[in-house]
Amino acid sequence: MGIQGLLPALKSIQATKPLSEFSGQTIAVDAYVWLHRAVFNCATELATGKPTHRYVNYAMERVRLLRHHGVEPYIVFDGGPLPAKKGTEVERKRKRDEHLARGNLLASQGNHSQARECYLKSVDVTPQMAYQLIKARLGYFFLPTAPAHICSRLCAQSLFTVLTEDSDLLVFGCKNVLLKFDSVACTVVSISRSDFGSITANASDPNSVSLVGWSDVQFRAMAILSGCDYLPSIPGIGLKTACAMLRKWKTPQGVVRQIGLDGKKRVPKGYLAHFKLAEKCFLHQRVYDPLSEKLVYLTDVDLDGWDDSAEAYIGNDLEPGLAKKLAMGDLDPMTLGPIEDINPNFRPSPRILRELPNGLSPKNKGKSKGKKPATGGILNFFGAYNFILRPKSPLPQKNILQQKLPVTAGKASGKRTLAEVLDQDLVAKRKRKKPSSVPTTPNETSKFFVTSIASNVRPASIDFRIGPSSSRTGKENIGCRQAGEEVEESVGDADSVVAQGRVDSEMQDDLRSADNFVEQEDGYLSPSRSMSRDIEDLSSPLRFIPSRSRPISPQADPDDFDLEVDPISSPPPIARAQILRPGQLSSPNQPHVRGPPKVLVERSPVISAKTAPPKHGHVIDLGDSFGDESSSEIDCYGSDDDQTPSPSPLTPEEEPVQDVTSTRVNSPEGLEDSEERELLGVSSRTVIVAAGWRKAWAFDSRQSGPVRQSRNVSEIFLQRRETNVTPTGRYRLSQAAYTQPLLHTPLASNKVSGGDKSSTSSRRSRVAVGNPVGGRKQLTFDEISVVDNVEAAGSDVKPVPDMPEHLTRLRFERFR
DNA sequence: CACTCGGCGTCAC
DNA sequence: CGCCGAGTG
Repeated sequence: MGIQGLLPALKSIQATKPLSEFSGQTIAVDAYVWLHRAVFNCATELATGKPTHRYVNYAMERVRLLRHHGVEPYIVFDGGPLPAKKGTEVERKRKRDEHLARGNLLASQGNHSQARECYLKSVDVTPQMAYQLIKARLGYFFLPTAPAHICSRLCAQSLFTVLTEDSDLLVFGCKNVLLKFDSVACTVVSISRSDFGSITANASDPNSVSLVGWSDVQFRAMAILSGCDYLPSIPGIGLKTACAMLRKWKTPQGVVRQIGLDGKKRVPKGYLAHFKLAEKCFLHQRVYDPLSEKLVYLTDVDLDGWDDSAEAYIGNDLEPGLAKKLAMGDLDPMTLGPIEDINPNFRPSPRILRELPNGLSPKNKGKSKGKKPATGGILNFFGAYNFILRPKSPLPQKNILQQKLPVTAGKASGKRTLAEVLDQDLVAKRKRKKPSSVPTTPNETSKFFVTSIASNVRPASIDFRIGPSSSRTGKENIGCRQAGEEVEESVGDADSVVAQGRVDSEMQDDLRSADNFVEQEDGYLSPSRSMSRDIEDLSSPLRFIPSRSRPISPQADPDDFDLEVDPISSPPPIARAQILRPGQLSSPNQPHVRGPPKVLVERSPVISAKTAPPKHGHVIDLGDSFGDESSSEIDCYGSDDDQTPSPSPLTPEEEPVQDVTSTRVNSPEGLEDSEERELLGVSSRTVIVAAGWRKAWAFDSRQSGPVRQSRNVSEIFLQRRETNVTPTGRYRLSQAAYTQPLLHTPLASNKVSGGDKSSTSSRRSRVAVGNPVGGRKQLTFDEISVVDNVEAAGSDVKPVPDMPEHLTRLRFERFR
C-alpha cells in the first residue's frame, strides 16, 4: 500500500513523460501489478484450472513496449505470495472459494458473463504464475524479498530508475521512480527525489504538503508517521499532520511526545520503539542482491548490538545458494521446494525467444517433443530454465574480450544476470555519450562493474540482450568494452572468476550482437527518432501476436502458440536465424552464428542439509539494545527521549516472557553453546527469524486488526502488506516442534484463540495456520507459541509430514 | 474546516 | 490507486 496520500502530495512534482525519454536506460520493473492486472484477461481459465499463459503474454507485451521505446526492463517479481498482502489468509481464501463455486454454478447455467465476474474474484496472483513469466524470460528474479525492495536497492545504488506502482520506493531511497505506466499512451509518471525540495504546500491542492528542506531522514519519518507498510500510524495521524508536526517538532520523538501531550490522540505504547524498527526496515531491509547473489542489507548496517528480534524485522537471512535459487525462480518461495509449473505445456516459444539471441534453441521441436512430462520431477521444473554453462571453445570471431574478460561459468542459473543487464546498459549509455539519467558516480560505476562482471554468471543460453538500447551501441560497443575499467578490475575478484578463455558464448554473443542486433531484434527496434536506425523498422508490439501457423495440439493450452519446443532436450542450434517468423526481414541474413552453447539440465536444486551457518556478521549475537546503532542514520534524531534507556521493541510493561531472546529454540535447555548451535543454530535461527518476519510482515497493513482494536503495544506490529515470504504453518526442528514461532508474545495471550476478536477486521488480520493435512485454524500472533516438546504440546502440534530435512527450516503455507 | 478513514470502482479485453 | 462521502476534532 505504500504511504497513503504520498502520491497525491507529490503531485506537483509528478511529470508525465513519454517512455522514449528513457530510451537507452535499463529500468528496474516491479512487475507485480502486471500480473495482477493480467489476471483480468484470463480469470476464468485461472479459476478453472485451465492452462493459460495469457498473463505471460500481457507482461510480454509490456516488455516489448518498453523495448520498443528503448527501455530495457529488468523485471523482478515478488517472491512471496504475489498478492502477498493477502497471502496467508483464510478469510480471503474462503471468499475466493465461494466465488469460484458461484462461478462454476453460473457457468454451468450458461451465464458466462456473470460466471466470469465470480471467477475474477476467485483468482489470485501466485508465485507459480510469476514463474511462468520467468520461463518466458520475462522475469529475472523471483525474489525472496519484495520487488520494491530489490528495486529500491538497485535504485538506491543509483543503478536504475524503477518502474513500479508502489509509492514507498521513494522512502526506500530511490532517486527516480516511475509510476503509472500507461501502455497506450506510452507514458510514465516520473517522480524524482531531487525535486522534493520544490514541493510546497499549495492552497489549491488540499493534498499538498511542503517538503522543502527535508532530509531523507525527515521524509522517511514523515512517511512512517503517516502510516506505512511496517507500522500503522497513530490513529488520526495522516500525512498532513505527520508532515506539519514533524516540521514543528523536528523529530519523530518530538512529534510523538506532542501528540501524547495534546491528549487528543492516544499514542500506542511503544510506538516509538516500533517506529525505529520500521525505520530499520526501510533502511536495512534484507534484500536479494543480484550483484552478489545473496541477501544483503538494503543499506549496510552493522548488526552488532542488534538483537534477534531486530534482525527478524529486517528479514530472514538465507544461505546464498538458497537465496539465489529463490531469486531465480527455481524454488517456490512458499515451500522452498521446487516450484510447481502450473502450465508445463507452456514453453517459451521460439518466436518469443527470438528476442533472446542466445536463447534456447528454437527449432528442434521434433527432438524435444514429449520429453518433458507434465508432472515432472525436478528436472522438469528446472531443466527448461536452468542451464549449466560449459566453457566453450572460442568462436570464430575472436575479440579482445574473449581474452580479457573473466567470466563466471558453471553455476549459471540461466537467466540473464544483472551484470549483463547493467553491462549492456552501460555500454549503451556510453555509446550515447549521454550522461546517465541515473546519477552514477565514477566510483560507483567502477565498483559496480567489479561486482557485476566478476560475480555473475553469464549464461549462454538465455539472454535478453536486445532492444534498441543495445542496437544503438553498434560496433563501438566493443570498443567501449575493451576500454572499460571493468575488464581489469574484475580480474581477481571473487571465487566466481573463471579461468581466462572461458568466456562464454553469451559474452561472445554480446559482442557479436553489436553487429547483429538488427537481425535479432528487428521486432523491437524502436522507431524513436532518438535512435539512429539503419534498417527498416519492423517493430511493433502487435507483432507479438502469436502465429497460429503451426498446428496446436487440441489438449494444449490454447494460448500456447508453440508447444513443440523443448529447450531442455534440444541443444541450441548453431545458427538461430530460423527463429524468426516467416516474413520477417532479417531471417535470411541472420548472421547470428555462434557455437551451440552447451546446455545441460541442471541438477535438481539441492539445498544442503547442513546448511551453511549464517555468514559472519549475519549471525546475531543477542543484544538487547536497540539504541546503539550509532552509525545509523536513525540516530540523527538526537537522544531518545523514550521511556527506555536502551529501548527494546517492547516496553517494560509488556516485556514478554517469551521474547525472542528468551525463546530461542535451542536455548531453553541451555543449548547455547556452539556445539548445539551447530546442530540447531541455523535452523532455529531461521525459525526465530521467520517468526519475527512473519510477525513483522504477515499482517494486513490496514489498521483493521488487533493493532487497531487493542491498545496494547504488544499488538502493534510491524507489518507490511505485501508480504513476501510469509512463513506460516508448522515448523519442525529436530525434537522441537512449533506451532507458530513467536515474537514478543505476551504471556497472557499465549494461547490458542477461540476467536473472541472475531470481528471481520480482526479476522482479517489473523494468520492462517497451514495445516499440512488439511484443516486450518486462525491464530493471531499473540496466540503463537513455541513448543519445546512435541509430546507435551499435545495434539495441537503437528509436525510437518514428509518434509525433507533441508526444508524444515522454513515452511510456508502453500499458496492456495 | 481540515483531516482521516473506509468503501467502492478501476484496472483488462 | 483515485474518488467520494462520513465521521471527527
